[in-house]
Amino acid sequence: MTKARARQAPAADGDHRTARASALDVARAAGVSSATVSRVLNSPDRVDPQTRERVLEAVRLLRYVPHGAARSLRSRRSRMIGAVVPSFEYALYARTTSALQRRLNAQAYSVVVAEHHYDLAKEMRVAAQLIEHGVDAFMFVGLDHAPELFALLEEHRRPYVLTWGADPRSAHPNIGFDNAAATYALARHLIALGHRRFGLLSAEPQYNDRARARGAGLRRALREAGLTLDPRHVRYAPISLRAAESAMSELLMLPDRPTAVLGTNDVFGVGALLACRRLGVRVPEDISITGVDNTELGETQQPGLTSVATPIVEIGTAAAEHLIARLEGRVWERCLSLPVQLVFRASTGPAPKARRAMR
Amino acid sequence: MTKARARQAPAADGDHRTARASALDVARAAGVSSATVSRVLNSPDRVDPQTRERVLEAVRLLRYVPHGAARSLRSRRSRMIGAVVPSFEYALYARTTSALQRRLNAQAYSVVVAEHHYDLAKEMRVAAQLIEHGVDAFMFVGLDHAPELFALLEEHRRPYVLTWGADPRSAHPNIGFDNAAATYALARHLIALGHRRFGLLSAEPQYNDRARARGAGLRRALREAGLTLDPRHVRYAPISLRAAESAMSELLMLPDRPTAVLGTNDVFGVGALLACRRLGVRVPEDISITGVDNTELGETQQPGLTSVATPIVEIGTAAAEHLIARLEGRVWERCLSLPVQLVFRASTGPAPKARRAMR
DNA sequence: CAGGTTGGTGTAATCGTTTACATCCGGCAA
DNA sequence: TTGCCGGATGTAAACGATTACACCAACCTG
Repeated sequence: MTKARARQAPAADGDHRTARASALDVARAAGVSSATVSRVLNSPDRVDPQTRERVLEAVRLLRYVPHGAARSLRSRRSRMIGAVVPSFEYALYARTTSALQRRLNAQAYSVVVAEHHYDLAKEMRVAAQLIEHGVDAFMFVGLDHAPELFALLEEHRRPYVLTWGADPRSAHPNIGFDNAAATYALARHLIALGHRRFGLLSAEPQYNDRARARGAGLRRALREAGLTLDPRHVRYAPISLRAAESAMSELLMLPDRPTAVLGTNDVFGVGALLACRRLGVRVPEDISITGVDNTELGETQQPGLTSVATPIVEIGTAAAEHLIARLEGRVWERCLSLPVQLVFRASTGPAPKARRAMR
Repeated sequence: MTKARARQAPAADGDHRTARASALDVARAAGVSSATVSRVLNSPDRVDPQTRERVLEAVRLLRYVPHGAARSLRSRRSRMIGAVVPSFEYALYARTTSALQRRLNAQAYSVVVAEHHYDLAKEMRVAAQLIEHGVDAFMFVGLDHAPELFALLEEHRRPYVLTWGADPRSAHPNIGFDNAAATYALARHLIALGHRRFGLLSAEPQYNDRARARGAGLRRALREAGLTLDPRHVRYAPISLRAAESAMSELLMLPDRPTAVLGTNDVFGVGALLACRRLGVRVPEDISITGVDNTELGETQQPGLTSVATPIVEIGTAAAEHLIARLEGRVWERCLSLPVQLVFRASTGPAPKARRAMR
């Protein structure tokens, strides 16, 4: 009498216990021990080719799928990576995550996602949840995070990489680009076009270092040119077309309104275009407008939005490679700064006064 | 002499073994057994309130985080859900996934994502990978999938829900909306405006039932009106502005070009607008154009793109609730059809001839 | 030919929970 | 008093892999 393993009947629908084949079943079928099965799967060159084939045949036959939890428990690796982003609503982070995912998938890693919606406490909570779910490493967006987050990661020895910003002096590994340099370059260009009064439409800077750096780039360019940014010409708003449009409308109502307005991303830039369109302000004749990120949204407007192409996809791929390297114990770079590229379109032009002078 | 557990030093960076507190450590600190610790965490009302408090205090003190893999191994539940989408590049699926994620996170579930880029074989592979990683249930996009996929899910007893389509007659649980009805309504509207020659810009229909259904809706409306869709007026292309624009350019070159063109989503609609803009075709005077999904991309064009608002976010939320209900053994609906809404903007108007007649 | 090395495989301990079952204890009814 | 019951807790056996270690045979080497 063979001792059949007694299993309970499935209870709830989600209770996916099943007579699924285990490594032991495969081992028996192939006439080897479970250790050999494991070796075939994890370090094939350590087992005899003949045996290997027998085992692989049994794997196919039984449609064996290793049990990830058991594997993680013993090997202390889950082959899951956590991607913590502000939000998937703003398409860019989704695209970076997509690139990350694609690169990791090729190495049999899976990606677990979480959003924090610009809430540092929430970020802590989701990171803790992901650690509990066992992710091996993390990708975060932005350079600024709660000290407690880093403490948590440290305590649990989870490698991580910060993205969408590049700072060689940061204590934390990071991959991205120089946000300040991007808007600095845009501002220089506008100054050269004769603009003197600037406006800034920005995401809430408190928990958003990208927005902060982009604002700082503008301010630096102005300072170097002996100009200043009038606080009344600065508006902070949520990242949405509606909010950007209404913030821009306020700027346009001012008696000495700016002749050039930088949005800290394309949503602000396009929102600004919409406000101008609605209020009959001509772009670029009356006012120049720029964004950052070079999205299709800005590209397809009339006039097309001048912007900065950011390495959205490259960041995700590089982050994946960084984490894989670390998880495999290979060497890795502490900071990677990718290039950006200014994309000039019709939303920018000479300042109104300069325009007159140029005629 | 206490028998201290000997631990090896960390090897690779990713080897996150650590003197992390275990349930046993918590148990000792609270003067109870590990079973009680588990009970406190999983069914708190089965333990004495005093004991419970002592345990929770110990949990806090030791910063105890349960080990997900061990938990999954024993309890046969991972509290992870797989979200398999065609692509995150097209922002809509990212937003549905975001909604799914948000709803699931509230119940301590995490979401593991995967893309298949409209490749059924790839979809099988990623689903298998997710099963191996232990997800409890799945969300897929679209109603059509490989039979082998369903067999795999069946074999491993994983609940799943199909989204972005609604069909009460489908053998598989689904949550979405009636794709055919959406374009049917658009077409009826255009027919009423006097249009007789229609064009269709569609995503590759082979592995994309949404695109197929949307095309079918148009054809049905035409059939009912005694009209036909000239095959030369149908163009299939990848989902990208460039591809859509060039496909539309081809249509515009035809001698008897259509007076109304439906895009199966807003990317095609906007691509069509771009082509018209470039070739000097006036919208809507010379040609009417529509999209589907009501994205900001279409909304902000000039003219604004007539479209159909689809329940992007509601689908994600409903899918999450469906899966939670099943995993908890509660009752659930086999099909949920959510409403869509036509959004008329300036990209549609009377057909050129009708227009003349109306003067 | 003794002794060492190497490559292939099996044995069994182990990872950190959950959970079936046993135990204990106080209260209550007969 | 006895017996039973039920609530709270402890004991220990899983869950299904990985992996340290032991073992064996075959092959080298001096």
